[in-house]
Amino acid sequence: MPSQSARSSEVSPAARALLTLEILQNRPGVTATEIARRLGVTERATRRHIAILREAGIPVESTRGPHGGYTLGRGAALAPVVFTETEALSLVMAVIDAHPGAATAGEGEDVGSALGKVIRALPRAAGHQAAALRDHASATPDRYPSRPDPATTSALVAASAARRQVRLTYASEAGKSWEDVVDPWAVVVRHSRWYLLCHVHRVDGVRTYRIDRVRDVVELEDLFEPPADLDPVASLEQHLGIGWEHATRVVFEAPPEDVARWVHPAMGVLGRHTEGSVLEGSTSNPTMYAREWLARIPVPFRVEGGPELLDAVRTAAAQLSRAVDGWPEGPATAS
Amino acid sequence: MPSQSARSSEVSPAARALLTLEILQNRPGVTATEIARRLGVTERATRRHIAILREAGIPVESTRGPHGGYTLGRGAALAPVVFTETEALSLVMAVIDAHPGAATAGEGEDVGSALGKVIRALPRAAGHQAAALRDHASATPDRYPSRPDPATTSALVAASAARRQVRLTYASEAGKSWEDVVDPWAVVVRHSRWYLLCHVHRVDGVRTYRIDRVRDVVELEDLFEPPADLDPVASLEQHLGIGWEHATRVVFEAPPEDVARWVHPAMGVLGRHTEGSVLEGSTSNPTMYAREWLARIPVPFRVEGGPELLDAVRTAAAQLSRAVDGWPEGPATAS
DNA sequence: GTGTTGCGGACGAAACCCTTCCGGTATGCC
DNA sequence: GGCATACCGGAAGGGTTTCGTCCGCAACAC
Repeated sequence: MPSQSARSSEVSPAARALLTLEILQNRPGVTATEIARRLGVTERATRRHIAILREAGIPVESTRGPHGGYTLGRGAALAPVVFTETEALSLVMAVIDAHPGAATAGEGEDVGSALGKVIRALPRAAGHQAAALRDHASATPDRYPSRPDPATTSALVAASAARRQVRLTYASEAGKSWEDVVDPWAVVVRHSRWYLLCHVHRVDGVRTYRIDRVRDVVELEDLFEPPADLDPVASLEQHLGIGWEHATRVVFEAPPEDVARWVHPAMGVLGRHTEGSVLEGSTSNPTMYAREWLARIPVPFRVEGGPELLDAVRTAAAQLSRAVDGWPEGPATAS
Repeated sequence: MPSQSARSSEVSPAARALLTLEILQNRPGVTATEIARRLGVTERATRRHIAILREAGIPVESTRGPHGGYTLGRGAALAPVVFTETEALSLVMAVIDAHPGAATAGEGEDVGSALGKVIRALPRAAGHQAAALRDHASATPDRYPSRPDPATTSALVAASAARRQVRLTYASEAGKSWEDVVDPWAVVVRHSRWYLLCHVHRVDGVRTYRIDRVRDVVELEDLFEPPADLDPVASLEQHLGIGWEHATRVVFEAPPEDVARWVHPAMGVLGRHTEGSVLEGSTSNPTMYAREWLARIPVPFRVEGGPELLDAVRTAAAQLSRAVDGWPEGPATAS
């Protein structure tokens, strides 16, 4: 009973061969180990699944050695492109989630018309459900002003995958714009914002550029080599909180493990400390830093700096104190 | 392909589901008995194979009665569906936005497999771009624990569109659950949360239920009439903050126009007051209400109740005071 | 109503599938 | 040439899946 198979554990063994096929369709060149990991079985078992597929007449090609893997041969159009009902509904829901305007604005915009096309291609029953979902699920007005241009995003992703340097034009919040030659390490999406994690040649340092502020992208001939142990997500989190005007330093009376879940990644880097943990970062908006991020944290802490953050916390504390001092009864009668 | 009547030739059982699929593709409308004969198994076993196919996400449709049989889901006519390149990219981006897991977790889940199917149906060039986008856009771990069940959502949308009352089982945050008969006025999605705006018969009032907490939906015979001038979005905002355990009341020293932008809609209803404005609502989690919502607001205010919220604000104020004044000092009761 | 066809529960026994070992081959990089 | 990657296949053992059989039920068409 090795509870190793924490993944999609609840599928009947016989369905695994089907799922293997689907993975093969989605990611040509995948290795047996990878398939096994996704399905939560052994690599050996996966090879048996491949054998089963071949036995059933499906042309699975394999190449050995490094960069090898499995591929489907010729037009193995087995599982037709058809959505399950839940797939269709999930898709529509996800799109509405991310792009509330898509439902109502409908045609005229890319996402809306794409959604329409998908729904139209759906089988009768599912199509009706999906259409009802789109038409009857009201959405609050769109609050993301930052949806990047698909073409720009795509260009950056392509360059990143090809490890080609790019020259990009960037427009800052303040309105001024400039050009930079960068190594596009990765595109990362985080809380509905799209970032380019890159090495900027001009300053010889890592920066996170918001893709919606990128005005133009030119792919260059020169290649680059990304750091070997790059973890895009972690790296983004790490660089989001640095490079701003006001440094910050906060000491918590609890180990990092307990504090981490309360700390917004853009607050800075959380490390161990004799008293518990220490958070060092920077911000351009101490008030927001104090009220929106620090105040949330139910772990006792001490603000060590900088001066601007101390002021902001002091102000917030005073305001909250006054908010309850005005109440005629004292704490004694509480609860 | 080997579509010869393969008798009960020795194929491994797991491959039988594949062969069933193949037969289904070649002969739409085939009966279970016929499939069973071709594969040399029982008709019962064939029905089990069909179940396996469905489990693996392949939409097998069935019609009962004479001339009945099994068919692969229609809608395979995705051929005429041609996405513009920007449409395709926008769609992929929107899905990743809403559902970061879709890219990596992929196959096991509905959104992921649906996305894969869309990409597969794309023309070569666009398909590559879209796949690159999916595979190379890292996403931060998913922070929404609240993605509702598509089937539940769909059922509610359907009932809402048909103006049929529903009986639903709701599980509160605390863990207890109950049943309610409601008029489902509308499904509204707001900041990636899905809500059901409805009239609850038991309390004869309007409530907003989080759909991810709805455990079960039964559509009833009875019809209902929604209010003529229903504005689902506005109505949701208005009702988000009412109906919870702990009442809250806060007075601000500024007119509602200035306060509104800082007030999270779920905090309650903001009204005019002699001193400025008053916010009345309720919450099930005073600590969160105080730290996450109240503390953000840079307008001076006074908390008038209830006791639980007062306690929570007091605790937060004390913690912030200690954070800048040092540990040893007691709660800043009177300065 | 009657017949056809799909749907699904129960149950016991046989068969199959998965895991864990093993060694082998092929390929590409240093 | 050594080393790492990756596919390939055999064998053994234990668990559990799958199969067949039998049953009643639900749609649908004539």
